[in-house]
Amino acid sequence: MAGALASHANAVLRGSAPLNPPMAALVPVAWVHRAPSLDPDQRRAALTSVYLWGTIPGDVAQPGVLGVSPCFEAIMSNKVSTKPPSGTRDFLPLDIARRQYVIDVIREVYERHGFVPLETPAIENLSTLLGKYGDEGDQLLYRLLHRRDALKRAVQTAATDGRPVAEAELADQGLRYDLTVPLARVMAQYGQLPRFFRRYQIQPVWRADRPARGRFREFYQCDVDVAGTTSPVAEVEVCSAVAAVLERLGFADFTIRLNHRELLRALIRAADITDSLESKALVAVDKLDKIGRDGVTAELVDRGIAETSAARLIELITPGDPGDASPDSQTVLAHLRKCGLDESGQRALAGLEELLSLAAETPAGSHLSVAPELARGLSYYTGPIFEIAVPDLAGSLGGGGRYDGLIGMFGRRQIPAVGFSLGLERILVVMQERDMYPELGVGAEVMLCWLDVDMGRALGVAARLRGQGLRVETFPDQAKLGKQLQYADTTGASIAAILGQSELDAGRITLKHLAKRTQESVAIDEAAEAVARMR
RNA sequence: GUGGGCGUAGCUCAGUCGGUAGAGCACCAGGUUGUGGCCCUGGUGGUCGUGGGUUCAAAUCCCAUCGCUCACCCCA
Repeated sequence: MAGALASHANAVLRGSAPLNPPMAALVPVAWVHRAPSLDPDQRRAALTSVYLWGTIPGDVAQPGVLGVSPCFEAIMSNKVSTKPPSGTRDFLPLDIARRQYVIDVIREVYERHGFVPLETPAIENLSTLLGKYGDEGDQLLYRLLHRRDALKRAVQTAATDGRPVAEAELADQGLRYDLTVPLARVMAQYGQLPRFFRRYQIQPVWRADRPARGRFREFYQCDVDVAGTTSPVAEVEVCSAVAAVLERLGFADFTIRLNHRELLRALIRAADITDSLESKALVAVDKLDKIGRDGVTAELVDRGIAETSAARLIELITPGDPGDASPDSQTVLAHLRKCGLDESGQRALAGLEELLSLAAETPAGSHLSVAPELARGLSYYTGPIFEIAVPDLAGSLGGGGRYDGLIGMFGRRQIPAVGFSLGLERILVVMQERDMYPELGVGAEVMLCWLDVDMGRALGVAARLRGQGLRVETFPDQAKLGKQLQYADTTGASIAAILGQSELDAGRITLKHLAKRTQESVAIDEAAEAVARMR
């Protein structure tokens, strides 16, 4: 529409098309003024018709006055982008079919593990969200600007004080950043939940991050968490659940990398790195698989860590042989035992050993692998941490860990918890690349093509077919049969049900298999069986 | 936030001494009235991302701006 109008508008302004209302009415006022080909009378006519056009808002210029409503200009100039905002996506029917397939598997496996569903609002109070994800995370929170009076008040208060408005004054709500913090809020809020609360939650989260491959600003997480216990049973069960999901989806080559926050801290202490540099050291160490030992050493030094400490830390987190890229867990554990860790480090190490042995007979067992360099960005983890890796994806398919302090941050009671989060989009990206989807049908199976019958009778037959459990689309127009069949093909319907007067008179319908090009006439009330037979 | 690449039809792209836009696919209509995916003919659809500059003349040259994208950063 806008294109045609703009094209006509151009022709008008060039003088090669007549200036007729109402088309001319859609020529923006500014264009009319600029148009060299218009004489004063034409100009006045154009502006008058702009004025008379019914949908023009009040702020459009009066005749003879230069100015254009912003929305008006936007329509005319095709400036309205129809793409979804950067980092977000529309899910078209086939996309939904794939997502739903994966979500169905996740839900079923989670429920089989005894997890119960939870949904929480997209919007949370900033007081709930801030301070849980570290400084980087806080930066990535989407904030909701105050509305109306609250916004005016904030701006005015600052103006009265003669200072610029601070970010914190402009918003007190934001979009959730993950599903773990909302769960923690729910745990703190509701006392009547089961003592061991196992919940799953599949919902979108939002991060004001720079989008990249497999990385979005709006994406789905599929979380399982166990709250209310420090028992390693909780760790094993969440790992088992995600491992079972991935196996059911057809992944065979994933590893669940396993580490422990306290072990990491102990290693950093053992390398003589001060607490203030701990987080910087973690970020560098986490890149081991990407940039290698030398790369990490360089980065550690770059971040202000003494060369001797950097070298020592590398030694601690990488067992003996530098050529061995992925040593097995027992080798790693044996190496760590010899590192002279302090008491807390020893405890963490023992915890990891216990986890490995407890998980042995679960789906997670064969996939767990100790990775002393694994750090993970979120600051709320306190114990074991996990991350899922597959060979052909730079990022991870999911991650999680124990967060015994998070729920207590809401100031009610301390409740220990552990959780695991699968990243839906990452899974979809890999499944797409590896062509792991089964046949997924979208839309109707039967296209009702009708010819010389009354439209109402056609709709009636469609209803009867649907009553038999068939998925039926009715062709909307009177059209040649060939057109109808051609359209049926494009929708993915496998069978055309052809209804003409002769069929209707006999209470029958002609079913045509579009791919096999075979057809048969059946009683309308027996169509479902016939369709099943033809499939 | 830092650096590189790209913005022409719904999609994939051509258009490279500046001369007011093309192809393929897709879509629509025909090739006579209830049987399609091939073929043939015709058609719809583009302020060449946006704004400014140079020029008689800009998709093409210059500047700015926006958008997309890759790497870094960080993460699911």
